[in-house]
Amino acid sequence: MSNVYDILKERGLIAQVTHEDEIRALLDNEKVTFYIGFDPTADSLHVGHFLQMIVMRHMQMHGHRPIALVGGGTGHIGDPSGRTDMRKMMTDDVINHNCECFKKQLSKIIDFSDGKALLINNADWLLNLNYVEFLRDIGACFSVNKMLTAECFKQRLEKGLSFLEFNYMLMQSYDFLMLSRSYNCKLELGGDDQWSNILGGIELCRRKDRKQVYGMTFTLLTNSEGKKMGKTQSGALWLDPEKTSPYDFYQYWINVDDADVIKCLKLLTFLPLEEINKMAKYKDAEINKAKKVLAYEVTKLVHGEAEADKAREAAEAVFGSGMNSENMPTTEISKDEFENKISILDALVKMGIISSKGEGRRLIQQGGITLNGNKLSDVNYILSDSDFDGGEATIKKGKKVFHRLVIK
RNA sequence: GGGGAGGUUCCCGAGUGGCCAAAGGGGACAGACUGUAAAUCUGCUGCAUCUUGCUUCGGUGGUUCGAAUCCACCCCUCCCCA
Repeated sequence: MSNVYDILKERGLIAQVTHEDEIRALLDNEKVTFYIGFDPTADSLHVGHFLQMIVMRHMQMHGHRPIALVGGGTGHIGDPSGRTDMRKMMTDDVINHNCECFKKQLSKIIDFSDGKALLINNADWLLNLNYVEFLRDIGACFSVNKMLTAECFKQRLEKGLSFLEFNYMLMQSYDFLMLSRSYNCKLELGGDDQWSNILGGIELCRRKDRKQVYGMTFTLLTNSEGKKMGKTQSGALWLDPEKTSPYDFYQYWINVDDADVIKCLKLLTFLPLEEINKMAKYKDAEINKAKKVLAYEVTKLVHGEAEADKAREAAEAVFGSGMNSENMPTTEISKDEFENKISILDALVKMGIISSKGEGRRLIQQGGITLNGNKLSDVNYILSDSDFDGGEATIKKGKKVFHRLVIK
């Protein structure tokens, strides 16, 4: 079997490494325990994290042992990297809840059975630290001068950086030291924005324990314009089906820019490179084929095969020929509501595809709402029996957002 | 601790008593064109019972017929000095 390092590199996942040759050799010669940290900033992981999870799986498939470190402790501080403002402080309850949610999602991609991977919370050691001891023991190893030159602090120095956040690097470095001591963890991975934090940990392990450990960062998921991917109108693209439905998730990937399809296939799927390279030759409208593959594969990884099939069927039914699909996002309205003369605006709000009635009015006025294939022009339209063929109606917002309305 | 500059809508940023739901730009959304792409052009962008009403310019009070705009106190940010 070939070296994981080469595979990761070939697929364009690797951004920076601390010691290229050593890491490559290490991964070749032994089962390496490595870790990636996830800070509990929300109650679901999103695509940015997904990329990290893909890497963990690649590594695991080659016999290495991942540690997923959830930041029950660091979450209390907040990582200033890549931020222009301070993160909101979170309460213990929220942090713990978020950690729980992460566990479930992580275990979909990574196999935690039989100790093949570990899930650890850094609250275990961070929350009971003694301030003075920590300063003497760990703080002494860091040079403020050096820290200030780190890229991740630079933009914050213009805007203001609190001492609290300044300490984040020490916390994360301490994590690595702890994992190195307790689990013989030799490698820390992370997004490219984590580079200086990772270097901090490596330096700390060397100074405290004279142990050589390594670091490696991965490409951030950005589009061809250099902007972060995974943003939708309703915020991030979440992995939790309650927060982003599998259908919307699928659609997101169908709608990526042409220029980004191949990159995403390499980064986010496990398809063999030969297959991806074939798709790279596609031209013009043919590129849509590659997008379908991308959307299906990624949805399958995150939501499972059954959901991916459903999402694909729904999309093809809707954008292919007919309008009907059982798997289209659906909202039910009760008979009572219907008989009370529900207006199109109320229905749109109920379906959650508009955020206010004002927006709905605008859309209708601009011809952005279609009911069963006919453009609506009447803002005050009341839904009637004739709109429901077999108890259901299809509503389209813009060109791409389809929704089914069913009377129950 | 002292001095200075600030906090405006999703973001940047104009507005310094009524003509302000608040210029301009970005982003987002929609229309045309397309391939469920990009680029381009157009529209639109606080909420609602939508020719009218209500809420919004860091917070709380006050002055005024009327406040984003004036006053007081408070909170926060940046810069300079200690």
